[in-house]
Amino acid sequence: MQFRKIKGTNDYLPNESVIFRAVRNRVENIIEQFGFQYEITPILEPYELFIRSIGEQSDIVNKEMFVFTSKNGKKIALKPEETAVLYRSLSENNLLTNADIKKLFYFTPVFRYERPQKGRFREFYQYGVEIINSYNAERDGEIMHIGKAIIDSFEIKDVKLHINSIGCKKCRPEYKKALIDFLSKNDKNLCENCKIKIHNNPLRILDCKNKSCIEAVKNAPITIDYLCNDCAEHFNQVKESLDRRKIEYIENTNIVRGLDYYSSTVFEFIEEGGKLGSQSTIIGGGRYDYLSNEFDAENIGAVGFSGGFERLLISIDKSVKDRIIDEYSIKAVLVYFNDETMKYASNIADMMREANIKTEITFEYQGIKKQMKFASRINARFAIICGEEEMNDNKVKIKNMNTGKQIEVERNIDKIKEAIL
RNA sequence: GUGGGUGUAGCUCAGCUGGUAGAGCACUGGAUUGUGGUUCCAGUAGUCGUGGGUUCAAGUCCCAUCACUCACCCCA
Repeated sequence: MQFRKIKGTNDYLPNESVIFRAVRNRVENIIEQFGFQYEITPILEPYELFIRSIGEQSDIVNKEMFVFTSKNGKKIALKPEETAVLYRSLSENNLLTNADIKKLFYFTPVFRYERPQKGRFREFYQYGVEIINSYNAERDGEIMHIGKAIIDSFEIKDVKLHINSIGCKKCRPEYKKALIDFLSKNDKNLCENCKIKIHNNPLRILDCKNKSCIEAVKNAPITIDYLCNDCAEHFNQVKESLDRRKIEYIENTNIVRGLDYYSSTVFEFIEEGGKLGSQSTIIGGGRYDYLSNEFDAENIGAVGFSGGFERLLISIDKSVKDRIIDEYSIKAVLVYFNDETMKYASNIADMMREANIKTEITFEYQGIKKQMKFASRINARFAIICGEEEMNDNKVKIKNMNTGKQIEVERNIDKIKEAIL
């Protein structure tokens, strides 16, 4: 055991990768139902991209990025998130325009240098959706609808949707001023960290988990009171959209986002059953109507979310997992008696594979007993027994491994199919 | 970056105030030479994370170090 995996990375061994793929496929299917298209981008991106988009003050840029210098002296980062990368890609291909509404989704590894703990890794997977070129509040609702659909699909209980609006270019400065004013006057109970943030990132103080900070911020001015008419109207429409979609939500004025590019609507799906330890946000998102400006484009309204895939996996009950991996498991194992019947069985195995049935046959185990044991060990639903009697009659015996019942059918793919469905 | 916890068989762990290592599961074989998952019997399995120290004697005590893990912080 000379080599170990890099801290904060994960191996998904065969028994774990099954659930990984099953959940991923289902998530992507749900997103595609809403009309989104998949985009694939590189893992390596220019370092400066993230400074521009995420913000210099953010921890992601400050201390969490994996950065290295390439042979030509350029600084390269392993991407810490995807939205900025999608924008880079659209901009580079002259697609960051108001010509058309773009609905994009992704599933990608991202990298952040943090101390790992439950639900937090250095290399982890994010899935996400983006609707670009729309200010319509229905799109905010649609985005949250997808999040809700994913969570419901996996029957994850105790997840609450928290929403807030943090205002636009017009109203946020005023709110910020009021907040800084308040915090400066009431800074004695703030933690050291928050004291520093008063001037460079005051909004983040609102979601500090430190008890004395929570207390200190209790009477702070709230964003909604400072929203301009447009923002207030938009926020109302978002809530209407959610109501119409029958999606429950909690208005939580302390929801702010850690990345600079957010504006107006922000939201988080929070797991409150304690499954995720202290990493309770399962999906986070909002609007980023000004992000396009960082790419020298005009304002292009956009809304989206991203979800931590590992957190989703952790949140799903084992019973649900067992159910959804069922279709990925091997259906049948061919069992034979000797060299002659092995050829007969092998032939049938190929027939079944052509018919899209996941089938396995061993060539290493002598004797029916061991082959049956193998079938049992890999949780095959059926054992298909090909002995000499069966071969001579051009038949097979099909044993249901759960009930133990056994039936004999003709060696015919339709008959076999019928017997195991 | 800062704290706490844990490193003993492939896995989950037990091992009291120091006296040179155990259980369950898994695995292999057998009871059962055309039938697995139950049961019974037997077997394989460990430089006790690594290095040093104290001691007649260290899995156990001390120091260092590495790894894992949880929490702070941050976020998905």
